[in-house]
Amino acid sequence: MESKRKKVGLRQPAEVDRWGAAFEAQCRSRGLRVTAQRLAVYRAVAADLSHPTAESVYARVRTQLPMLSPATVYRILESLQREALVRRVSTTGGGARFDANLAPHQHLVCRVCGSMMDHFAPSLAATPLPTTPVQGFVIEELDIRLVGRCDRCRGASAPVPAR
Amino acid sequence: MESKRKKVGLRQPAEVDRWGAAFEAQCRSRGLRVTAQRLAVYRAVAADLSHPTAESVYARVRTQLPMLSPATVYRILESLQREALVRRVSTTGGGARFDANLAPHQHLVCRVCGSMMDHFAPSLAATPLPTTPVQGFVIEELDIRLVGRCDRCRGASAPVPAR
DNA sequence: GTCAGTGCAAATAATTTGCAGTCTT
DNA sequence: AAGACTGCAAATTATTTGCACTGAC
Repeated sequence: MESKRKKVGLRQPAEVDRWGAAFEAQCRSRGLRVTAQRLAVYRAVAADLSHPTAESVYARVRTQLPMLSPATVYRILESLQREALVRRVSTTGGGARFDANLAPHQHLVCRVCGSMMDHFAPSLAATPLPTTPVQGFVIEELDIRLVGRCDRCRGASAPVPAR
Repeated sequence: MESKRKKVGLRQPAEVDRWGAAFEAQCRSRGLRVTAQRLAVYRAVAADLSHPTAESVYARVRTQLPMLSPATVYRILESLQREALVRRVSTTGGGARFDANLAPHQHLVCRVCGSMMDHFAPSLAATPLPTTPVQGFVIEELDIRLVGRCDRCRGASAPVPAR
């Protein structure tokens, strides 16, 4: 029974629909045009809990829009990022990864296989942002990665790839 | 008087010397060969407080070792990283960046110009790592970025580049 | 002497850009 | 109709790899 496999790492379709609708509304209210490509790219990011790279977003959207070009995906991702409709998550090397979840949260990152998953640590989420405007720096947001090893990479000897 | 300019973002030479010596000792004790290239690359990372990219390490080392090839820099950085003698720091896109400071600390990241600087927040540094082995995940280290705007980018309208 | 480490050039990835045509508003 | 958005192809940027040679131990 492999039927459930594909479901791992996917957000509930109903929720993706809701997010997609909100996305459309946001675009219109900001004067951004809602094209099939934009919506599909946004939904692809929103649907994928694994924090996809531009590459994998492209692969996924392509199944619905075969004409789509990589350049368009990059352009859309950049514009969505600029509008704060998706967020670019931090990584150590490897391609950029994206996240449609705008709520403050952290990421569990496996240093062996590079997989990322969302994590909500009350203690960390509640961390006081506006500590002290240190060194002339205005802190606006906290980006926290919890680096370690996932279930399957527990015994891996080589912590090489990082990500 | 521009003489002090170059000093900005550089670690004290004396300290770099100390770090370099420790590095050499570490290499030998682990059976890694100490070549001029390796030492120079390590020292370049250690000297640069701005968390240089492979590219800028290359540029810097090249002034001393003109024969050096980019491939070698990448190979050395990868091996140092594998040996945990330098750390690859997380970024959102753009090239990989490195840090020779292995002590737990955070990074202040300017979302406009991309500059990074070290930061030590007692409260964050003391964050309890081994919270709960969530979701089969073993957390080994905390990677925290404090994203905002640096002194000079305070008034910048376009938070585009990220990094 | 041995083999990790290096230079060089070519191969891959990852991302961006110019330009002409298309589709949302 | 206006111009934001897209496709395509070419250009950049970032990083890796194959191979023969050299230098650290």
